[in-house]
Amino acid sequence: MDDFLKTVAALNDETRVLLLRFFDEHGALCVCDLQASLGMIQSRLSRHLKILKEAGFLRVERKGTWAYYSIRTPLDRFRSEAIEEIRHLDIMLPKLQKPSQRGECSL
Amino acid sequence: MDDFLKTVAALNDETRVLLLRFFDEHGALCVCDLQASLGMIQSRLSRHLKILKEAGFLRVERKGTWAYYSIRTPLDRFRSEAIEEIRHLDIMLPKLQKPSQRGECSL
DNA sequence: TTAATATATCAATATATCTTGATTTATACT
DNA sequence: AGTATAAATCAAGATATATTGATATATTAA
Repeated sequence: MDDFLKTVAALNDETRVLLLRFFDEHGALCVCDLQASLGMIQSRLSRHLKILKEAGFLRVERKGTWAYYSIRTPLDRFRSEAIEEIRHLDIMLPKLQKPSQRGECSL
Repeated sequence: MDDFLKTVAALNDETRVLLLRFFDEHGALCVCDLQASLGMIQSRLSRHLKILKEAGFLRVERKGTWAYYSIRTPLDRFRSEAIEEIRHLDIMLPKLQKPSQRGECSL
């Protein structure tokens, strides 16, 4: 029950649904690129990324000071269905920005 | 997005997960039988049943003063997967009681 | 119409969650 | 060591959600 509720709780937030959709669309991204793309402050993103990670949706790979988050694979059935459902939602996706690739990543 | 968040929000509560599991197991039940079976007060049940209904999981059929709730059919894919997931959770289900069938349904 | 019963809604309180800005931690570079 | 950058955590305030007891609504029966 706890695992299920944690999974569902992670989905129960507009910001996190947008994040999942954004990862589904663009693959691995660092926090700094998410800030630039989504126009959200770092502490907010960090919080939501942690919740998604601990709910089993995301994984992290560290490269230097950067933390690259991406959708975990393989996902179990229910989480996959959730991602699939989110993929078909009518969401306005902001344009992807990758300042990290140009050394322009300042908070 | 709104419909998805409403669906997910409905799943994000231990009481409502238990209710879905109980309906999945026993079919249509009136509020009064739920009170007796689950040991919850009426206003609490009424609130959660409303949330589950408005999230598309339940339907209601009135018979006199009784309101019989049951899992809606057909369910769309994501909601079906949610029910399926809940079906496999390790939940201690209280014993079913049907005082309504014996005229013993007093609050 | 009146009373009785089942359910729905309301008001108040308690608990949880989200957002922001400040601080801390971790890594890389000189 | 000292500095700089990316990310994580913390503290405070704001918003949302759950619980309870009281009240309102709706249907049935006398």
